[in-house]
Amino acid sequence: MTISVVWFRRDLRVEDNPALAAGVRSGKVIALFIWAPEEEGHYYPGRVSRWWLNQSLSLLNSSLQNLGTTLLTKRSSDSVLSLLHVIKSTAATHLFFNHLYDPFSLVRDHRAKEILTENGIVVRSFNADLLYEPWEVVDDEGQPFNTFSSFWDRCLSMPYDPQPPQLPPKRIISGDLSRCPSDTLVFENDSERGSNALLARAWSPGWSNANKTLTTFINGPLLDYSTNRRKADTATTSFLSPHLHFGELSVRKVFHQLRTKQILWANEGNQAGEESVNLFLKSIGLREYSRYMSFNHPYSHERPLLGHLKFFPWVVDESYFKAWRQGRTGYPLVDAGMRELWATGWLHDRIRVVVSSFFVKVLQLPWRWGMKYFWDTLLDADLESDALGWQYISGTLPDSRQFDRIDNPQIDGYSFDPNGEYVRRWLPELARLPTEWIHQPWDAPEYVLQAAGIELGSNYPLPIVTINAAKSRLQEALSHMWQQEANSRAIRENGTEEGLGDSFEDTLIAFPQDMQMELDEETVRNRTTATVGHYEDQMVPSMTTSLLRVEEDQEEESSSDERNLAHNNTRAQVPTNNILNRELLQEPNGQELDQDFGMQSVLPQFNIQIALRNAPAESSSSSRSRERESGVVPVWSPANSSYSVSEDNSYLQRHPQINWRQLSQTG
DNA sequence: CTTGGTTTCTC
DNA sequence: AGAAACCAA
Repeated sequence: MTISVVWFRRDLRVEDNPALAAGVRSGKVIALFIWAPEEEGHYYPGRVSRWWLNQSLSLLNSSLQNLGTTLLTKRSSDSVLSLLHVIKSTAATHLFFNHLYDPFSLVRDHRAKEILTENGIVVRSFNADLLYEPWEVVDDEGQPFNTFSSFWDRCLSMPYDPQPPQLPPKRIISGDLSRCPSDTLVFENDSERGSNALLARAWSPGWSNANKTLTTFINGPLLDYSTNRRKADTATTSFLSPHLHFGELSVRKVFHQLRTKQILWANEGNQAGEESVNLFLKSIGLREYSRYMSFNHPYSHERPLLGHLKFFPWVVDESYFKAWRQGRTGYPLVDAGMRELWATGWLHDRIRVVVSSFFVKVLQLPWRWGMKYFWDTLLDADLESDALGWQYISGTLPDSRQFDRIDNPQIDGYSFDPNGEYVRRWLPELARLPTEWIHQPWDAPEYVLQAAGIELGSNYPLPIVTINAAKSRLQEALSHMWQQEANSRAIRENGTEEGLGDSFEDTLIAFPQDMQMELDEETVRNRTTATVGHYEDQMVPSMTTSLLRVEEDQEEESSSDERNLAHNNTRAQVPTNNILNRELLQEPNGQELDQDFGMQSVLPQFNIQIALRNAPAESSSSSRSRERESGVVPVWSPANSSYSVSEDNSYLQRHPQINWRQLSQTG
């Protein structure tokens, strides 16, 4: 009887899991999860994300146990080596897994496939994460789309529907685990435990809870999604994103259930409901598109898709950054959002746009810093989605927001939070300010402020940058950017100095010190228990006390958690990622893994070749479904021609000229 | 039907 | 910010 390893990653479910189904079909199954976060480079998962993963894994394990096997867990610094080890010690001959599309996984999974195949293992991989694989959705010339709406239009009009979701297996025959013990995985340290305990009050990870959440949403808030989705102060979103991130829920199942509901509403002539489904599907589509982008442009988490931004003179000011993180910018909507993020690991989509737009356009901080902070703090932190979002905000996609556009948090405040309830919930110091002034306290008459107990600059800050100042600074920055761009082009056209000194890597701005994960052991050891796992400056005021009071309080951070909870405050600390043990960055043979993996030039340079495209021409429509089943996987080849300026240009040439022209005119 | 002034939406 | 959709005469 064939023994196969089913490698679980971000597909933590038993239902509609093609890799698991394949394993069950072929015989005995070893269900495996490998924890190798160092492989993610700078993107070591944040505290709340690790908490979720931990919960989700134990629920997956109990599901697997009900079906007849158990989840084998391994701690590793090299997934591929661990796979080999597990395969050998369990006498497995097959490996099945589901595709991931983030840059780290693309490289790792390709390597896994190569090495294991060399070792005589049968490796097959599947689509479990998307409605359509990225290489299935192309334009009439076979090229990938460069705008979301063209991409999504095509998805919705594909000649074949997304695969219908599969039922979970009835029974799993377990492989022999006796010669391959599990490692105990540690996802939290002592200082994180207290804060993590709070998360369980608000969130229930796991695939069966994901299904419940979906049902609740479809039968409830979905109907009014089209009208309510823009309100920041009420919970009208699906709350599915963390479930989807970890693959606890199949998007195809979501898709089919939504479609079913939509048909039902259409038959009833319920137009609002129909429209709501379209809009919600669109947000599912954005998730699809983020994978699509990442697959087609694997550097999009660190490089602007439109290259001009590499000349943007970012304001490298850590005090701005700190004010933003702490929710002390002086703009109530921004600050409320940042406090909510800090406290709960969650943020309404609209507010994500507000705070990130403020970050890039008003503060003009490097967008990768903001993205990294989201990564560290969001419960649904997702590299592809976050990269797409930040590039959209930064104006570096063909269809993103204009560069020179500045959103005004005051105006957004009155449209997303017209009654100021959201602001009052997260900024208790402004709780007594009348709605008229709630989004512009700096304009309020002195007596109003006094009556509300507000002293601007003392218990609530004045705006750290005025919108007008930001506008003119942005104009200057943009003309500087165009100037530099022109200079650079001139140099390049003059020939000889080609490529000299202007490779993108040189212009990457390092993350601030307190975001770095590569702390040397000395630093880690010298940190007291109280500070390990904290951004030290991130002691955001408690919801129940004034700013001043909390600043005195910050030492007893964790002990005050329960008290805060009693006041309906799910505040928690934001994780850092400094727990990395330096040794884990070493390969077993002593060769040091590059610490800058993913950050600097070291990220493997590859060209994408789509296997499907290279496949023999016999792949006619009759074989199509089999191809999709068998999981045609992109072939990655290390290339000497990196993702370079020239490739950047070809990207520009291909996409519709709209934005590029506008941008050029700006300068 | 136009017309001009709103509101809404942008991934 | 600017286009598109909407709406009140």
